Amino acid sequence: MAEKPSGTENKGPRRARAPLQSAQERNGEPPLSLPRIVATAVDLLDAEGVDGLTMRRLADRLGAGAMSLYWHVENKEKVFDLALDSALQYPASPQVADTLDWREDVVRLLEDWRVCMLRHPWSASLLPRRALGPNILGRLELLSSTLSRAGVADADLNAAIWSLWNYVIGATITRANFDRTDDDRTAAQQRVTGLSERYPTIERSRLLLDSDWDGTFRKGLDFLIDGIATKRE
Amino acid sequence: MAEKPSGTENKGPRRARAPLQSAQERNGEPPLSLPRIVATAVDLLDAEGVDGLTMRRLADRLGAGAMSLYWHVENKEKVFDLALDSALQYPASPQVADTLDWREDVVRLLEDWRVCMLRHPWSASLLPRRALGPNILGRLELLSSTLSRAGVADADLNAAIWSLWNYVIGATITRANFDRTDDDRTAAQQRVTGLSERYPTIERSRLLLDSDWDGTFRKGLDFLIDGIATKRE
DNA sequence: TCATCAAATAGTACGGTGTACGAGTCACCA
DNA sequence: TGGTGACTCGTACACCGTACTATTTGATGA
Repeated sequence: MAEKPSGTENKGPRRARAPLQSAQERNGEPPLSLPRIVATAVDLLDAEGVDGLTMRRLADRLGAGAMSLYWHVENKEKVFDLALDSALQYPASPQVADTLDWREDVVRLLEDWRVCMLRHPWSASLLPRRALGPNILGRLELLSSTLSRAGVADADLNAAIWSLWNYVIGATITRANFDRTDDDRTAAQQRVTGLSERYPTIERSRLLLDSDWDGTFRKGLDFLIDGIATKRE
Repeated sequence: MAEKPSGTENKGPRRARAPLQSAQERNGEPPLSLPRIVATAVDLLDAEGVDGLTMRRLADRLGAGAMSLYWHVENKEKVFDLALDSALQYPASPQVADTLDWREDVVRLLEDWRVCMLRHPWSASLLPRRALGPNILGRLELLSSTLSRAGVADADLNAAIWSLWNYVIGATITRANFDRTDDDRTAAQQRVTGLSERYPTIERSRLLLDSDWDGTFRKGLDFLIDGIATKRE
């Protein structure tokens, strides 16, 4: 009985690759492999959203049969885990934060994180309910060490980390899911306006019309960092 | 052709109710109605989670055929919308916040919000991607007016509201979805420990072992409110 | 060269899903 | 009495994840 490579590092098919190096583009079908599956899953998720990822469609894109995926992957769940962590890879160097200004470091760290998740709008909602992969842990580690070096008291460190995490997650999920177009926003705000005088403050501040997501994100982040800054020792 | 009552207020079945007032408990089947559907959906979601809500199961619980639901409700999506807003009702008076201390008001407001969502752990993840119902808007309005009365500058008001929203949403989603049991947490932290020295800070701070969710939530909220407080005029 | 064998691929099938469609049932009114 | 419109529901369809089984394939040892 063949043994699944699940749990261990997948060593890939042992089939003889065409000696012509990497460019066997349209040479029949390139073989199924975990990296290829994950990359294709990310593409599919980007293109079709969370509901668009089905094992059959994924297999189709890979030119394979649906059940073949299960040789490389335990579950559909596992595909989500792997795609998520893959989408959250650092684009470049993992050692970004090392300026003199720790505030600026934290901001850059989290803005990059957010941008990265917004590039894959399905990722933010998935993140809190999936296992923490190495890339996600890496970002958390970087955040932790930056705060620690900045002098955040040990007693406050975890609270600071989690609060920043919570903020970024919440902001990004909200951003990625809320009504995207101007029309949607106007409609929402008009619903509030029309629905009577039950929401005067929301109406006055035009809360639902606010479209400066980036600026609002930055402002809120500043609030939070300001609060954390007062707790340094 | 019969016309669906969708979009308008559902006035309920016009069938003659049994004259004996409200107690027709086990009198055959009580009629399907929007409120009953929504209430049952909340129950089902509480009991079985997001994936547990199925039109067929929901109908079963109501003693009805699956397709009968569609007379009262457009979609399964609509069921989610209604269940969500229903779950976020205020338990008691909608006018809670009116103490002298605005910070305390905001904390009470958001802690109540969080507790309410945690009572229905499916609700937090759903909230950002569904339409804002009246109860949700009510909570937002209360938050807005409290902050406004506290003297938060108009230029900062929306950012303050959204940052608090983001924080609560993020914290609650994380709390509701992360590994629940002590064992899970220890396993996660041990994965970090064992996985090498790539995550020294996380390991040292025992970030993933932290189980004081309530305290951490409150601390982070204090950070944020501290930051907002400095922006008052 | 060929038999062997595990790695890898794929087809079929099963029980589940949301819901379109059309056929009922029943209270009411002309 | 016959219709009308509110409401219920059985059937059917396309799609889902995946268990099970059969098949192909390439490397290896004889």
